[in-house]
Amino acid sequence: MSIELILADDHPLTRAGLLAYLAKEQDMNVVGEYADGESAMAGIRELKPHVALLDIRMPGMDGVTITRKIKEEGLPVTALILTSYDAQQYVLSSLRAGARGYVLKSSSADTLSRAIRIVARGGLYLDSEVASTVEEGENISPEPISAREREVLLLAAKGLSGKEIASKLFISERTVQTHLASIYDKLGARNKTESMLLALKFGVVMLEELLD
Amino acid sequence: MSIELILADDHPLTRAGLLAYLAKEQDMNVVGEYADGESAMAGIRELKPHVALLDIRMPGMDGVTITRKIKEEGLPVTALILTSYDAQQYVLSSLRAGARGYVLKSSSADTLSRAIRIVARGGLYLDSEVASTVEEGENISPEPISAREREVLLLAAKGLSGKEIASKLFISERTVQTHLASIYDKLGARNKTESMLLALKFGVVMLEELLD
DNA sequence: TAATAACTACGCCTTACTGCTGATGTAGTT
DNA sequence: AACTACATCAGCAGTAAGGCGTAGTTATTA
Repeated sequence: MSIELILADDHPLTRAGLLAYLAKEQDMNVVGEYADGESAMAGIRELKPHVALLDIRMPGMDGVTITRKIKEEGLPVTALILTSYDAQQYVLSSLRAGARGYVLKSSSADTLSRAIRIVARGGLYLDSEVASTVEEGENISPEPISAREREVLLLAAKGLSGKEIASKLFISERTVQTHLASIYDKLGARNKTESMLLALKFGVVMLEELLD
Repeated sequence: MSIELILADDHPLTRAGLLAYLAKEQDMNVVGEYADGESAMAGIRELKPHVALLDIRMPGMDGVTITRKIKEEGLPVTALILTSYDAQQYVLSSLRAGARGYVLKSSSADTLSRAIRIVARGGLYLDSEVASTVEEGENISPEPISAREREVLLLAAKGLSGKEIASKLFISERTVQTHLASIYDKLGARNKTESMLLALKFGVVMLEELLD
C-alpha cells in the first residue's frame, strides 16, 4: 500500500526538491501540493492523506497551527514538520500540537523517506540534530544580565563612551564602569567591543536593536 | 553555448530542487554541486563555471566570502547569491563583495533562470523584494574599505586590542591605529565598537565572520 | 613618467578604559 | 533578622585608544 502525502511549503524551490526526492520512492505518492496554510488545510480535509509534510513558516497559517487543527478535528492525518529552523521553541510547540515528527531541511533524501515511513506506521521521528541543538543551547547561555546592565550594554554596543552613557542614564561614569565590569565578567568579555560581539552571539541583544 | 553552473548549498533538499529546476533549461548545465564553502571554492577554481549559485549560510565558508575570494583571485566566475535571507546587511555585503545577483529561495523557477541568464551575460539581477532595500542602503554606503583595513576591522570587531592586532598582522601598533583612523573616517565611526556596528550595518563585514 | 592610493611607521599629547578594592542604600527573600 | 542581589559611587594605578602631524615604500594606474 502506497503512502499518500501532501506537501505544504511556500517555497516552490523546496517543493520541487521534495518532489525530486520522493519521486524515487515506490511506496510514496504525493497527492497534493500547497503554498500556503489555508489551502493546505483544505487539502488535508478533502484528501485525507496519510502524512502531511508541513513547513513552519507559511503565509496564512503556520505548520504548527495546521497540526493543532488536524488533532482538533480528529482527522486521520499524521503531521510531519519539515523546516529549516532547529530552534527549541519550534520543536516543543510542534510536538505539543501533535506532530509525530520533526525533520530539518538539511536532511538527506534517505532521512526524509525514513521519517515518513516511521510516522506513517504510527511511530515518532525526531531529527538527531534537533535534540543535540537543544542540549547545547543550555550550555552556552551566559549568566543572566540584569536589566540595568542590559541598558548599559546596549548603549556601549552602539559605540557610546562611558561618559556619554553616564549622562544618558543620569548616573556617574563610575557606575557605568562598574556595570561594564559585571557585564564583562558575565559574558567573558574583555572590553566593550567583545562584550557587544558576545552579547550578539548569546542573543542577549539583537542586531536589529542596535541598528536604529 | 551552454551556461555552466555550480551549486553551493548545504541543504541536499535545496540542491535537489535546483537540479529539478535547471534540468528543464536547455542552455544550462550544472557541472558541480557542493555542500560546503571550501569544496565549493575548490570547484570554482578548478572548473571555472560561468555562474556560481551560492547560499549565504554554509559550513566552512559563506557565500559572501566565496564571492570576495573570486574577485580577489580574479577568477572569471560570476557569483549569484541564492538565499532565503532578505536582510539589508546580507544584500549589501553580497554586492559589495562582488556578487552580480541576489535571488531569494522563494523565487520561481522562471525567476531563477532569468537571473542566471542575466548575470551570465554580464548583467546585474536583484530580486524585486530586495531591490528597495538596496536603494535605501545605497545612500548610506560608506567609502570602500581596503583589504588591509578590513583585516584590521575584523580583528578589532572581535574585541582584540591594538597590540594584539599588531602582533597578529606583524605590523606595529601605530600602524594599526593609522588603519583604524582611516576606518573610522570612512565609516563615520568614533571608536572600535561603533565601527564594528556600522560595518555590520553597511555590510562591510558579516556577523557570521565574527562568530567563529 | 607622473599621479594616486595603499601600507607602513614614528612622536607627542590627551582622553578613555579597565582592574582592583571597598562602600552604601534599597529591595526582595529566607 | 539575616541573607542576597542589585544599583550606585569612589580612589588609585596602569593600560589602551584616539587626534594631529609627518613621511617613506610599494603598487597600480592614468
